[in-house]
Parts: sequence; structure tokens; C-alpha cells
Amino acid sequence: MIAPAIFWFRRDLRLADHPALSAAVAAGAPLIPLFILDTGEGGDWRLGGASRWWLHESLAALSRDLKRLGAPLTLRRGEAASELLRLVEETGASAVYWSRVYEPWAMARDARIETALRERGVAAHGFAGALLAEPGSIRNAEGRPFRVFTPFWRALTERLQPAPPLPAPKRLRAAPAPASDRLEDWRLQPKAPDWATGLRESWRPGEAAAQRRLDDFLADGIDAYDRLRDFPAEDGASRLSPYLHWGEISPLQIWRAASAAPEEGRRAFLRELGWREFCHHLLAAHPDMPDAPLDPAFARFPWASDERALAAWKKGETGYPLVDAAMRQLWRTGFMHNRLRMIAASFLVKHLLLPWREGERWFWDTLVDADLANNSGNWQWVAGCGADAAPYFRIFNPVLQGAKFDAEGAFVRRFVPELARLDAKYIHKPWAAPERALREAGVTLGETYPRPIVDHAAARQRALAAFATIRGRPPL
DNA sequence: TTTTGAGTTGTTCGA
DNA sequence: GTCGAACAACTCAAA
Repeated sequence: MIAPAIFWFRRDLRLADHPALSAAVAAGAPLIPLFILDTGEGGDWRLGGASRWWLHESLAALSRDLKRLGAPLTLRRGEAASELLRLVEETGASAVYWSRVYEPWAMARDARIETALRERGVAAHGFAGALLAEPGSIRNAEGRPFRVFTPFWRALTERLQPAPPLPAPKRLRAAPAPASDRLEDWRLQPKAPDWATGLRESWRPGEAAAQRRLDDFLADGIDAYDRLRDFPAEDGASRLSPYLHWGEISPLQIWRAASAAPEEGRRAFLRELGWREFCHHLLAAHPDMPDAPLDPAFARFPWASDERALAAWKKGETGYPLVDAAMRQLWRTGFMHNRLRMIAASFLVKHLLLPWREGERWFWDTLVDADLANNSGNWQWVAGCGADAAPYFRIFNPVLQGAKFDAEGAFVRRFVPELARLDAKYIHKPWAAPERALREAGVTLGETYPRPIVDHAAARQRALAAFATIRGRPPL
């Protein structure tokens, strides 16, 4: 009898275009598909609430798909290394297959596990599959990792030779199934209160849904992507990010599928995939990116401390309608439109001078696409302390951004219903509306909708002065 | 070797 | 109303 092999699913919850799974199937041993809810996972960066909801749904989908192939998914919970070794012990498995996860804590964990397996004579097979290029493989002429996006992306795309797609296995040869936890017992989904209503309305996790989303986007969205993606009410985004995070779809699948699309839309869209790559490569090169500014000058930045302002930002009660609509979209749907992420993040960091890590933490808990590399890389970018960062003087004006990208206020009306009847002229600055316009729209400032918690012009000046303190020149 | 120009997403001010 | 300049410091690649 052939010893079974364990297939350890982690951040690769799919069956198609799956190098590790295809290799495991090709090796011929009966398989034990496994997922471990790693209670040691990520140190301070344990799964956020929205991620836990997504993971539950995604595991349920994967579980159904695997059952159909004849090899049910085994669920275990605990510290990953000990759970895995326990299962090896129980089943007499002679090999473990997985796809690499590139977060620093996961790389360290997997290295320990690999050693422990080898010591027991068990083969450990790690595969790529989550990125277009392995971190560390893209370097500049001096052999160093890039710190600027454009040359990084040029180097990666020039080098990239997309492998042909790997079909999903039609059938899996299963080993006798070991005991499994029940998914429901993991309590990944909120019960009291059940705040996931908006998530359920907005998302269908799982590989099949990921493929449908991609097909829909290619049929309907990518042509106009470069034109529409900046308008939050237009829904021009691909919304593939949470699927990518959990590996329900691979970046290579997206790359290949997009290659038939018209030039402009394709380029703009694939660049976004490029930023995902860039952030992952950055995190691998700078393991403390989630916790410490890449630019050391920011260690002495005079961040403010203001619990009330932070709470207002989180709840979407800053008095700036576009910021508030963005934050409420996040809270309700687990998602925020890309442009709004910049505006809302800029508001926290520049208007309120609150530490970017506070925003990083909140997004981590509330985004269904929460991803350590993307989240930390982008927060640092907005704050100006990251790689290829936004210039210090780029301080989004929520009123101007609203006029440009939500001219009729359609997006604000959707998520800030108390302003729904306000004239478009004032929808992004209700404080400037005449008494009569407010009354007719049923708005009472300070009661039905807050007054601005900071004045834009004053906040802007304060931010510029704060940024000047960490540079050579004294403020004027 | 040194120099030069460009680099995701912006705003304000003054002419 | 429109338009260009100014607003760091640094990285990278090409000249």
C-alpha cells in the first residue's frame, strides 16, 4: 500500500491552475486535502473579522468542490506545525505539498515545518502559484530589489513567460479521511450581532465565483477600465482582490485571460496586478513593513493622538461626505473603491495626522481583501513613508475629489442616505449649503449629519508643517 | 563615471 | 475661468 500524501491548502483555495496540486496529483499517492486554522498565525496580524467571514465561505466552497472529486477536506485547528505533524503521525503520510505563502511570519513558520518534516523522513514540497514572479527574483542592474514601481513592473513583465494553464483535476485519489473539525465550530462568522449581512449581499467567495467575476469583468469591464475605474459610483473595479488574496484565482489566470482585451484597458488593469506584485516583493525584502516606516525619517514624525477623531473616521462621521461614504462602504460591504481608499487614507494621515498604522489596523479588520503586503505597502505609500511614496504635498481635498469623481453625488447618496436629497451643488460640502437647501433636504448639521471635524485648509497647513519637521528645512 | 529626467492616482496660488 | 509653477528627497535607467 502506498503511503498517502497530505495536500495542505493555505492561501491557494482553488483547484484549477494550481502547480502544487497538479504536482501532488501527478505523484500518484492517495491524497489527504487539509486546511489548518493556524491559531499561531501571523502574530499581531491574526485574521480580521471580514477575512474570517470570507474564509468560512471559501472553505465551504472548496469543501464542496473536493467532495465532488472524491477527496473530502480535512479541517484542523491549532498551532500549524504541531497539527500538521500530528496528522502525519495519524495517517502515516510520507509527503506534504503546499503553495508558498510569502509573508515573513509564514516563511519562518514553513521553514521550521520543513525541517521538522525532514527530520521525520517526510518530504516537504513547496510550490509557487500566488504571484507572477517569486519575491527576490526581480532585481535592478545593481542586484538590489526595486524601490520604484515603474522599473519594477517593466523588469517583471519583460521577464515573464506565462506557463500554460493547468487544468483542475477531474478526480482525486483519496486516502481514508481522517477525523475533521466541523467548519461551523470554528465560529468564523459573526453571530451576535450578525454584521455580515452587507458582506453576504456583496460577495460570493470561492473558486467558481472568482471565475464568474473574472469572466464578467472581461466581458463587461476591462475595455473601459482605464476610463471608469476612478468613479466609485460606476463600479468599474474588477473586485477580484479578495479572490486573489485567498488564491481562489491565480494572478497568472488573470494575466492570461486579460491578454485578449483591448490595449488601454488591459494595460491599466494589469498594472494594478503589478502593484500587488510590487507590494509582495517589498514585504519580502522588508519584513517589518507592516510595523515600521520604510523611510527612517518617519520615526520622528509628530503623529497626533485623538481617540474621538479616530472613532469618527472609522464610523464615517467626519463631516466630509465622500470620506464618510467611503468608510461606510467599507463597514457595510467589506470593500472600498480604490480611489476612495486613497482619499479616506489621506484624510486619516494628513487631515487628522493620525498614525497610518491605525488605518492599517482598521482596514485589516474590515476589508474582505485584507492582505498584509498590499495593506501595509499602500498605507505606507499614502503616508509618504513607503516605497515610491506619494509626495508629501499630495493632500486630497475631499470636496474637489467629490466634484471630480462623484459629480452628481450618486456614491455619497448611496452610503450616506441622510444627505440623499441634498442638491448636487452641496452634496460634497453640506456646511456651505444655504439654510433653505438644507431644510428642504431634511438635513440639520450637527444633528442628522456632522459638521466637519477639521477645516480642510487649516488641516492642510498643519500637515505640511508636520511633514516639514522631519525634513532638513525648518517650517516657514 | 557623471548627469539627467521621470516617477500611479494632487492642490493651491498667482498671473 | 484657465494655466503653469511650485511643492522634497530619492531611486533607477539611460545617455
